[in-house]
Amino acid sequence: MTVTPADHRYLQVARTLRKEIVDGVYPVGSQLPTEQQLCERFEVSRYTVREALRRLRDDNLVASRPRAGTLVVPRPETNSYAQDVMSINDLLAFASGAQLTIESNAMVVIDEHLRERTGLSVGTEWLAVRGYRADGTAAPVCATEYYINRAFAAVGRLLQRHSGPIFPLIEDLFGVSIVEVRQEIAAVPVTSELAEVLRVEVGSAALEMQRTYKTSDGEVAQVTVNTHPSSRYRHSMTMRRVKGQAGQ
Amino acid sequence: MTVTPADHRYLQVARTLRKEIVDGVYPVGSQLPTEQQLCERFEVSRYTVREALRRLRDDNLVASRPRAGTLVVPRPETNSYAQDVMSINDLLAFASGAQLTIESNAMVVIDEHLRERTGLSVGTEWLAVRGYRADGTAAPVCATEYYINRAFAAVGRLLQRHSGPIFPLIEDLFGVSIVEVRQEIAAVPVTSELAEVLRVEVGSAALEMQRTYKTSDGEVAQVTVNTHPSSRYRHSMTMRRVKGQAGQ
DNA sequence: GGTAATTTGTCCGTATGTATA
DNA sequence: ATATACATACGGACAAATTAC
Repeated sequence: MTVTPADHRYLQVARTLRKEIVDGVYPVGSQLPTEQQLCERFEVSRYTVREALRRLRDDNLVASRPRAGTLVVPRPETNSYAQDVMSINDLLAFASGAQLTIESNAMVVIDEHLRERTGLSVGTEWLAVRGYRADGTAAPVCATEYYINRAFAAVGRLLQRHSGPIFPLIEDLFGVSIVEVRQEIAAVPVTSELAEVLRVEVGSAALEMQRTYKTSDGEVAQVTVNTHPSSRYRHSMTMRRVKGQAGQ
Repeated sequence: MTVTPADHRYLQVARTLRKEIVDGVYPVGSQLPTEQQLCERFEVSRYTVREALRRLRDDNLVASRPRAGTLVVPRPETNSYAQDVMSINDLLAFASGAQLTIESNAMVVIDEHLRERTGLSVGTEWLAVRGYRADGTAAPVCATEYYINRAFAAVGRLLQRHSGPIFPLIEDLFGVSIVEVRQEIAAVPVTSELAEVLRVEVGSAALEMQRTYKTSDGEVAQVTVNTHPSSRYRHSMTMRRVKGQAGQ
């Protein structure tokens, strides 16, 4: 079936007016016809016209004031896309189902190779937890590496039993608050060590996701590196622009 | 009788229902009385009840579905990890520098292969623009495919001269508003066609980013597929938790 | 699995309130 | 103060979607 919701009179009216506004029939600052006139022109009731205008107002195309009419407002600056909302749960969704199996758990000192992989400073000491996440009997969903600030290293003992994201654990245990998450995603060829764990061919494509969690002090609490075989994972997320925020 | 000016009936109804919801009279998951019942209880018309419910829906307190009634929805997240803000510019940052070179530009009908690649419905018609982005004389940064809703296909002629993201162009030209962006990222082996364009080996790892842009009508305005050779790209973004947004 | 009933969604016409040029 | 245009409000009707039988 045609997915076009072109039915509904008020959507048709809204679409027509929208087009006329951008075509310059009603330039910025000008006044749209009155609701009564729009009723006559489109041969619809005032309810329908108002419902159409409501859409245009929701999109910040026009503004209405009693007696002054409905005015075409200038489009907010192109760079004001600043307020968009996404759920951090999207970011973490993958972690919910699969269970973490820990293969090693030890303090490490960052060398040049690990600096490249984590962005942490050479010579600093971190709790490294390495393992994989699997979903039942199938091959692992991803290989996982945690690098945890030594100040919070006590969480290491809780990881075996824990499923899901780690940073709420740190927040609860130490009373700190994670205020910033930086994520980097890259496509990489699978190294020989990981190929064995993930049961894929060496050199095949994999998705490497590195996340850095910062506290309100600006300190790095944790760095996570997940490596997903290409065939078993797609990372997805949705952002929604918050409405009624653009003006001003 | 000095009645308070902003004492509109629908606001009174909305206020009352809102209080009852947070007081637990209508717990999460339960169904509100039908609009007819609310009309009787408050002795107002259905218009007034619907206007009140619209406010509650705007606040994400309830959701309405035909026949199912109006349900009290769970708060976004009890633990307040739900409201995080990022800039859509982060999402698009990569596109700013490199210049797009267009190789082809034609209407296409979605077949099974394209459905897999774009998520669009088989049989629908879209403007397909294919090319690559390069930064000076070096090898291309990424291969780019746009699939643009035929309603907005007129932007195709502007693309050659244009650099940067496309969807503001659509917003300006047609007055629609992009309210939702969905992004999927996967690691893929490079196909033979793309290997030639990108000047990398067939089968080497690449980052495939698919983005779907939806308008406030819920219609898909555009789908973009970018393929980045692994060595030339890392996708990064930062999210910051927003302050006092959880309550309500 | 098809049908009926229920509930929201859309649309109409009309009337009155309210803010403002 | 007045007229005007949007804002709120009423009542009735049918359509569409979904649940329940």
